[in-house]
Amino acid sequence: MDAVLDEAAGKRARGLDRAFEILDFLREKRQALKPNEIAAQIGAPRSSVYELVNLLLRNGILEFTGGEGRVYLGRKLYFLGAAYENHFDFTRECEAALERLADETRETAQFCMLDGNKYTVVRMREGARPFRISTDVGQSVPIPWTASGRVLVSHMTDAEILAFIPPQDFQLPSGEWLDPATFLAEVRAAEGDGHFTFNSIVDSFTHCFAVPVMGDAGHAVATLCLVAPRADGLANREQYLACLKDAARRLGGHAPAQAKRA
Amino acid sequence: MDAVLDEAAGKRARGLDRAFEILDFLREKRQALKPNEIAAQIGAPRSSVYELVNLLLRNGILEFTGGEGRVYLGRKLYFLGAAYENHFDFTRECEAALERLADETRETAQFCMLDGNKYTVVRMREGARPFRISTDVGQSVPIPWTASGRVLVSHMTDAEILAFIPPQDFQLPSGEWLDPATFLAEVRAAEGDGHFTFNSIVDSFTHCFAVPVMGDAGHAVATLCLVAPRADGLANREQYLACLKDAARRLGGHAPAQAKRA
DNA sequence: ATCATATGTACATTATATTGGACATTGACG
DNA sequence: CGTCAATGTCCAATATAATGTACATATGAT
Repeated sequence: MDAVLDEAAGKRARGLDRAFEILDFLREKRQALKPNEIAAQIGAPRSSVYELVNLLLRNGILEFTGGEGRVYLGRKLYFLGAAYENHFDFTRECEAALERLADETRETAQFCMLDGNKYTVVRMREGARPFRISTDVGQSVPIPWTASGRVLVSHMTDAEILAFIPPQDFQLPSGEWLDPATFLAEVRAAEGDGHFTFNSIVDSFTHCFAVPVMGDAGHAVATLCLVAPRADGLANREQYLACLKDAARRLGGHAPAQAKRA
Repeated sequence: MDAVLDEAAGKRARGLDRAFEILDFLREKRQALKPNEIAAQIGAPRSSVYELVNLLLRNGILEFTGGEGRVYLGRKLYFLGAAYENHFDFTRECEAALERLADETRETAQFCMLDGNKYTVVRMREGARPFRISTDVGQSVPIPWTASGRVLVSHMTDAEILAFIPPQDFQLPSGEWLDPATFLAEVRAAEGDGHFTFNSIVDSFTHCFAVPVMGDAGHAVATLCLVAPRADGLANREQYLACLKDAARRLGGHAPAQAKRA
């Protein structure tokens, strides 16, 4: 995550940071790995990784699976995640919103959030004519690659945004570099309009729509998106935007559930 | 968790263990707390807790919520938990199994697992006549209090079981102490029968049924349960058990999804 | 047989993380 | 006003965690 190049070289890493680096890495890989492989691939000392993996195994944060001593994310993480989901109870309404969006538009609908300084699809509802969607649920994607990315950072200042997004994330999958100034202009447009749409820069045949879901703090905590074939998206642009904004308004209407007093 | 009384006194705690102790504590409380409150309630040094909380906040493992500097489990945990759920893809089939059980029996059906050395309800489907269920989804409960508890530890030896379950967990909610020998006998009965049923010892009006869901390793990784009014449960005992075993067989039939090779 | 690679374990060293305690701030309450 | 409790910050001391290195074993290629 924030460890692409860890600070300066030569420093010792803190156990906790290393541990979550391991967890994030396993999530990204989406498969069980041997401690040795983890160490090699994240560039951490083997002895440290073995130590941490054993600690995490003892805590149920990691589990042996896949044989050969391979480890993957553990049950405890599921329980903790379920507690989060239960507290900020967005899932049920979110599913309903996606369902309705998919019904009304027949397009693929997504609910997206930031994961640290990346963009990620939290939930997705396939449209009527499913095509190969470029990003799967749970994958971390550079913010500048997506329409939602513009919306999700629009509450920050330009300086904050540039400090927040890793510079290398402005390199698009095609290899081209997106000018940060262009990106910032699009962010400001999204802020003003309350939505952002563009022809996807990840693939060459879709048009993407993103609108903010407002949270307590008065800025976007998530987005609702549609991914449509280009012709289709352009033809129905106004209808699609209206559907999205309506759905987002309902989702964001009430505060994301304060802690229920015991 | 394993920190009810931390090893010997006078030792320093490892940051990682302390961190997960904080996470588990927040999950148990199911509400946002101030760092100061956390420190006081888990009996950890305030300076350590502040340090760790800040680290966890920076990683997205904790989040500010509820105002006044209170923190609760963070979005990152949701993402990690979702990755676990996705990998061991039990959710969809689990929901279906509970749905069918509830349809066939009209009773409350649960899917339960161990969380460390406690029992927890992972998913629940309310029955036709909902009554006050004593344990909510996600709450940690002593293993000896539940029918599922007998099933979930039945692959261990007697010695392993006694080492595994915290001694104080043999004290029932009524205050009475359950004789470990009695418990072990019930575990062995459960092992032989492939199920366990009893009048709940948590309340005085339900009868509980538990059957194992078998995993790769050849032992129970979870249970399917029914919670019925006592008269009802006794009257339909055989039918309920048949339903449960059928559902559990389908769930456990195939291995819990090896890692998909990349 | 010999070498190279992948994997896991053991241990001493030292950089540093955990901790206790001092300090500052706030609000409640008499 | 003074006092007490709750809360957050800062810092030095030292127990220890992260690391490098050596070692052990297995596997496969040459």
